[in-house]
Amino acid sequence: MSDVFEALAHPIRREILTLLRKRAMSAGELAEHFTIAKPSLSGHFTVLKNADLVTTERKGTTIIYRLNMSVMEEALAAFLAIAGTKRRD
Amino acid sequence: MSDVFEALAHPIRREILTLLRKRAMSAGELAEHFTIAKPSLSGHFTVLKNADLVTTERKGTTIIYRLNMSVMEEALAAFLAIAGTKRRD
DNA sequence: ACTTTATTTCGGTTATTGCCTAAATAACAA
DNA sequence: TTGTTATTTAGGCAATAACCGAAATAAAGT
Repeated sequence: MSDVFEALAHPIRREILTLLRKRAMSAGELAEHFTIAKPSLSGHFTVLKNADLVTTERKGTTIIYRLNMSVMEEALAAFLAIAGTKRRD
Repeated sequence: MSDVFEALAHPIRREILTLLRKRAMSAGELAEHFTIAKPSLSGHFTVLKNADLVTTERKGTTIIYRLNMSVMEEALAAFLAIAGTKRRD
């Protein structure tokens, strides 16, 4: 779980996740939204992948990133365990 | 918000917050729950304070830490903005 | 086989984190 | 004012994070 919060701690990585919430995107498409160098962005992808927050699928020369909602849900549960807030949905 | 997620990224700090969810505690009381040296723990307190996740109150020689629920709520909102999950409570 | 396109890995730099022991500070009591 | 308890600050070290440009890899088209 530390990996997940660690991944969420960087604004670029949160933005990546927000973009992926709308639709799956290739690394290149994601890169268009940022000014940072591609190798740096690739590093952020690795952090998100290691936290299992995203999954990848190779499609020819491109690699598609998608949000892993189940891990987001787990993180939410962990967060609520700390916050003590109940949810009913 | 990065500060908050950064603070949540360390298991000791999450444990501190979980302890404080039950009741406010002094630095010494909190220290009893961990094997780590007190100065190290004090560093964790500083991280939590900078993230505004806890507040402090001096009571004689002791310092009382309490959870700042409003910031926890804000973090939860930020998290849900990424996860896209709705809540109704 | 060669070229192009997409993405990652490599090598290096700088800043930050997390841990420690020892020393400093704060408040109170004798 | 000396001592005691509670907590933090200071100083130092090893490990990790974040960034970059250059080079390497992977798949596909010509």
